Amino acid sequence: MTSPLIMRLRHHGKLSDEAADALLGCRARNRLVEPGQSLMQQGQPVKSLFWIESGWAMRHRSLACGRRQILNLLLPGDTGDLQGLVDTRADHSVTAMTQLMVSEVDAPRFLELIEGNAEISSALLWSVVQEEGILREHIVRIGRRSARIRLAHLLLELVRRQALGGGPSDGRLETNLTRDVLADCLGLTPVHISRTLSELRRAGLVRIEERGRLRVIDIGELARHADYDTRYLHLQRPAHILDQRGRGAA
Amino acid sequence: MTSPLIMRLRHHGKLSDEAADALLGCRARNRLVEPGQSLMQQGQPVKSLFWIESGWAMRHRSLACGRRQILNLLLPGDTGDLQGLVDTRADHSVTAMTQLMVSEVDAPRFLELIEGNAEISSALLWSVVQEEGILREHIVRIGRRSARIRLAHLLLELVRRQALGGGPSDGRLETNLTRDVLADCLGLTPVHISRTLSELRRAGLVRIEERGRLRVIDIGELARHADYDTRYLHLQRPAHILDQRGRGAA
DNA sequence: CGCAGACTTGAAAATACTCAATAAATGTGG
DNA sequence: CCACATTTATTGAGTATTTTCAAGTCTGCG
Repeated sequence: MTSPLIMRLRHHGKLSDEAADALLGCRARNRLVEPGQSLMQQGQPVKSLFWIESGWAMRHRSLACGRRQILNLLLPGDTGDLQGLVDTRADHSVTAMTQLMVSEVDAPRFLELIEGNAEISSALLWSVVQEEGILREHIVRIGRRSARIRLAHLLLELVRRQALGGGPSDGRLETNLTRDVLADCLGLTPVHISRTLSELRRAGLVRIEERGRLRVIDIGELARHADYDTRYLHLQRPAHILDQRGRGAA
Repeated sequence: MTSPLIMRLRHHGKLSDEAADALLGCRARNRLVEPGQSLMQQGQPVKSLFWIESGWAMRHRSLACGRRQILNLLLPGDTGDLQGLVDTRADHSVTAMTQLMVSEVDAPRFLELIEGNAEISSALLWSVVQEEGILREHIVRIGRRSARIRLAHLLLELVRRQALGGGPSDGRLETNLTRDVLADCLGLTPVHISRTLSELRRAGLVRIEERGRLRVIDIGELARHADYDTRYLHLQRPAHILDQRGRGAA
């Protein structure tokens, strides 16, 4: 079974087996993390880099006034924080939302790999570039969209990302997203999320299944409703660009 | 005189003269761009990569409903869009706010460098990682801060980034930021920006100088007012991490 | 001088927030 | 398996922030 990190990196382009092995070779150990536990904490030095093998986590930032903003949800294949490797203290926290299996990485070895192996550093570069795309999408969502479309948009993104990491692609979300989490993602209050979600439910776009799991009933329908660009996150490097560089498709 | 791109990359760590030369060697030509002109357009194929030598630009996204969200302002040393190199169509536009001097890059050659030279791809990786930090900050700003603090925060960031690129560091902003631009950055309306800016002016935190240029009167004072972490964007790779890897400081 | 673009200000309306009370779901120990 | 405690979700009413619309002002520039 392939690690979701390798799946992710290969989604952007070619990655040789040797490079993949070298990356996986940095794994110091696998660790099980319980929901609510933090993998890194804002203001603390970053001790280790990790990536997620299974489960969901969140990257979030707490403000002096007590409020919290979730910057991004982390799904299998997402890496903890590269910035932590070059900065002294974390500017945000990462906390497990479900039980998590993470691979912890030997940082010096990892840095050496990055600086010495162009195949690996460029693969990571493209991966970070995609992550940037996710953040940009989030900015647009929060900055210029109504509560209703924000929520629809986020759900669509999560459904898609879950599928990219090998999860179900039928509209189910495998995690119980509380109103508080959704609110802190979208810059709204839990109360307003509750109301907005009810609207989407009454409109027949979304359903709540056992154990509070959300399900998008018809992805295409919701996408139309939410002005959602279905090309988003379809970031395979297209063949004509690979050709330009004289290499075959991945 | 060093190119601001090289300055930027060296801010994160060591970059040999050979690597810098190789990067600069990709320059196909320098181009002067007039304010309002676009360097890339949402939905169009991305023809070329560029980076900014001088002037300000904005990265923005237009929505079906006619609204616009500015994702980030681009200052000297910022690169156009790496994602454009791997994706078929731009998911956002880049437009000049002032007169701009940009270096256009020979894309295939640049890609070859990235994939073949670990020093360059890792330098770009760290640079993109920092850019991600800017986007995260922006998400927090838009998601969880009041109009007043949003605005103060953005101004502080711009003052700082301007200084990092070699511009003045005394609180002056060398560009005329219209209310519309600020509004589309911060997810507010121009009208509300106008009111909020008046508040900051009445509080003696900000001033408007000749030709509509903004000036932060006392950076420390505004930072305190705005819950602004002054460690933000101080992303030199700290010595102890460099040591860990057995290399000297940059 | 007069025009065009950007800015300011006021009043009414919309969106989202707060507070508070109730209901539902989840987990725990007996 | 049930009763209880705890957490999470829903709903209502009043409030705050921001938006919208519209009219008026300022400024640079030909």
